[in-house]
Amino acid sequence: MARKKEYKEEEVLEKAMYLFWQNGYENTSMKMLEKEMGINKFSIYSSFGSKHELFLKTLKCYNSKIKNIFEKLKKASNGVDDIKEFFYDSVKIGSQLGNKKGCLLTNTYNEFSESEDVLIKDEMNVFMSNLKAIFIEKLKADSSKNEETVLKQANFLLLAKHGLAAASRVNSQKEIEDYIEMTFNNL
Amino acid sequence: MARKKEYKEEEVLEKAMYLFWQNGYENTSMKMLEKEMGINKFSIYSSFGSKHELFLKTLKCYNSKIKNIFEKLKKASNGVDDIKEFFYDSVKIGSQLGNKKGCLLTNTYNEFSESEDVLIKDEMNVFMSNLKAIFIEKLKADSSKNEETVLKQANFLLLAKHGLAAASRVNSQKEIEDYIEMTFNNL
DNA sequence: TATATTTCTAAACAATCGTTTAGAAATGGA
DNA sequence: TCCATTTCTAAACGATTGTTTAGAAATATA
Repeated sequence: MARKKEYKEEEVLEKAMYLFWQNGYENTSMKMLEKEMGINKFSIYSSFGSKHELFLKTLKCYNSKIKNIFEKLKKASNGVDDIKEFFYDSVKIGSQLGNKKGCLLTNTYNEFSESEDVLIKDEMNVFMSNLKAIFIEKLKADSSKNEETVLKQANFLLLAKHGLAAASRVNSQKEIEDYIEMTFNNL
Repeated sequence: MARKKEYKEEEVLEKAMYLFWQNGYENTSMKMLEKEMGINKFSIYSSFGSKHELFLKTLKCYNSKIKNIFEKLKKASNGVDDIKEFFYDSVKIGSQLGNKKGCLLTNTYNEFSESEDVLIKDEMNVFMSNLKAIFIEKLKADSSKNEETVLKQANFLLLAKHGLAAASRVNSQKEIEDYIEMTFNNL
């Protein structure tokens, strides 16, 4: 009936994700996307609509990539130790997936912190509040902690996780390990 | 002899600093700078050379603004407690100087982490290694800590400071206070 | 007051941004 | 083999980027 697509949308979407992960949204141009994805602008637009829609789809792609470490954390049953394991997994996943640093979602959260982009910010807030809920659940496993302590520590861990993701873009693996170990020293 | 300048370079430089602080380097355009600084492009270029040079000068301007909290930290003599005070001062200075969030230098460090810009990166590395040296000196005040512990804790604090600056752009004051308190709980 | 010098306004510069479009190339059913 | 349909290439779109420039306005000195 008609000509065939010469690429798979899932594959080129993944390549776009890596590029956004490395450079952020604004510092990734359509020209760079053409080169990295291996298709031209027409194909990008016909497959993904716009740069903005493409970016949102790479965020969802990223979410599916990290889904398993979230599932692992949810299923585990060793309280705070599981959260610590999750911190290590979060750092590791960057080097597993294309040797990228930091977390695409956290990078995006930072880049868009002063923006008015509701679609992006919603995506970020859902991610953060989900993570906080999981932290709270894991912390409650220790019945010696009262409600206030749990909430305080959950806030602490959320900010620590955010900070770690930001800092891990420029710090060595040794520094990151030291940081995680000391973060969980007194929880 | 000739016409007079209708603005003071120090004053408009400060305004440029606030704009870069809020939006970052790439997301601040010459048009925005014209509006915020209250002078037009010709004047910006004749006074500061280029957008890039202007940015470097705003970084130096920022350095001079935060100099006093560094001096305070250096002069103090209560070891780790002084570092904690420094963390609080670092967060506070944002709301004192034009109600901006985070740290201009840390924001820049993050924005340029994947960049090849040597001038900017040098500026950042000097800042970070200075801060680390001060942390080490303060930690050594506690003679019970051995060399390895001091270095480990200094790395931890440097990363925590970096993370805090990044996270403080999106977190509430309460969350930030909780974070600082817990960070220093076991040092 | 006239002149030399500097700063101002405002337009234009080339390059790049994200996006669109015209037309050639490829495909599969009739 | 022909044709309808889709994907491809490649150029162009208007808007914006950082930067430069021509000329008017202002000033201090002679």
